[in-house]
Amino acid sequence: MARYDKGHRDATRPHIIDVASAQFRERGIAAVGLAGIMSAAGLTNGAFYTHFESKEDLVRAVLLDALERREQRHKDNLENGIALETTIRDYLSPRHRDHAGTGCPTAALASEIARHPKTTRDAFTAKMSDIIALMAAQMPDGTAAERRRRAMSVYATMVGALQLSRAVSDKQLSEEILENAVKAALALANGR
Amino acid sequence: MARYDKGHRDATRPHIIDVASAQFRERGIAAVGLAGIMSAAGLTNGAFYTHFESKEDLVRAVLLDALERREQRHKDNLENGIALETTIRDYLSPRHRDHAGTGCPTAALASEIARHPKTTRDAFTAKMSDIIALMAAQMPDGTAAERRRRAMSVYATMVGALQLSRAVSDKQLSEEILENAVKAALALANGR
DNA sequence: TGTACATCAGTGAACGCGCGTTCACTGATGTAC
DNA sequence: TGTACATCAGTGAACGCGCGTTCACTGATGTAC
Repeated sequence: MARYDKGHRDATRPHIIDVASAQFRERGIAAVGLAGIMSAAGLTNGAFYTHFESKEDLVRAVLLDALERREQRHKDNLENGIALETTIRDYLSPRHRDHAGTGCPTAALASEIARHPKTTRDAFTAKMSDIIALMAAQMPDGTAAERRRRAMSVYATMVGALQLSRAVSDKQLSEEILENAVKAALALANGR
Repeated sequence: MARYDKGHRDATRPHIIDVASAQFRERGIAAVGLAGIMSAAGLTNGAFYTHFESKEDLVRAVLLDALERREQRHKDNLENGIALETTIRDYLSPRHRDHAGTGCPTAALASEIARHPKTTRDAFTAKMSDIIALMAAQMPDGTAAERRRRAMSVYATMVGALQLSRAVSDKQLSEEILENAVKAALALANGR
């Protein structure tokens, strides 16, 4: 039993969240067990409940954390003047498709989130709204309402296309889906 | 033990598929157990293996069946001259959002399918390709290649938007997502 | 300064439960003589 | 036509296993006197 400097506890919780976050996105929330998460985090079963109330509590924490990181990335892109086109191309890339564990939590988990309790969907909804607002800010010209509308559609297209590209077993079809979605997302972003 | 007229067996397999199909789309494949499916089908545990080799075998059968029904619906729409706009509006409706059990299997299960074995993803891919081809046939003007491209993007947008509308806990935001996606899908279908 | 004690993040075994899968058995039907 | 037997879709108990959760316990550290 190695032992616990000051602030050790403060580091453990985010560590568990990181491990769980990757596993959930890779294999799905329902398919991942707490014992596997804890042993991958270098801990034992029982320690879980000194950091979280329940698995559902962990799910909420993971969603908030993962979406906040996504949000931060959008903020950085906006501040550094990175083009919307780059954001879209990165999202709809083979690299993103092949690394779900570090990728967009919405694309990986949206259909599962829909089946979770309201508190969990509330957490998801709040952060997703923030991301849509940031994407709206990246949209070229138009009124605020128009930009928001376009941001939503672009987001839906990206999420849907990434999922289809992952589900399909034909590599060529998968790439075709991504490439067409890039064009479609750009067209929607530009207002036609 | 009520007993088994001729052809009884032939009716049992599709019955199990129907029950499983609804449960999978409503609650997710991983979250649904075989015992629950069998008892909802009015049978006991053990009978499952006289009809299917394994749960994964059932998953394949369910996907093939559910996607074939979707495909048939697209065919009917095409033959009866039902407008693409109607197809899109039906797909992106509150009614479809609120009835996942009888709705599009792609929207309900795509992210889970991505984590299943190749044989399962092959079955999905084949049927999804057929559906895209049928949607391409419904696209207004343009070359075959252009119509195919647009069909893919429209499909991705519809799948993504339906999932987001289901995941979000804010009714108003959910409706906003659907309405904007209708506009976006129509714009993409019309080639701008 | 040295000893006694409280703290608390962690251990690890155990809880009841439902999972996918197996298998010996049942009993109504269809077939053979 | 009546009896003996094969067929086979189904029953239901049991298998080992991993799930989420609980809990008595550990032992290094910080604090009090």
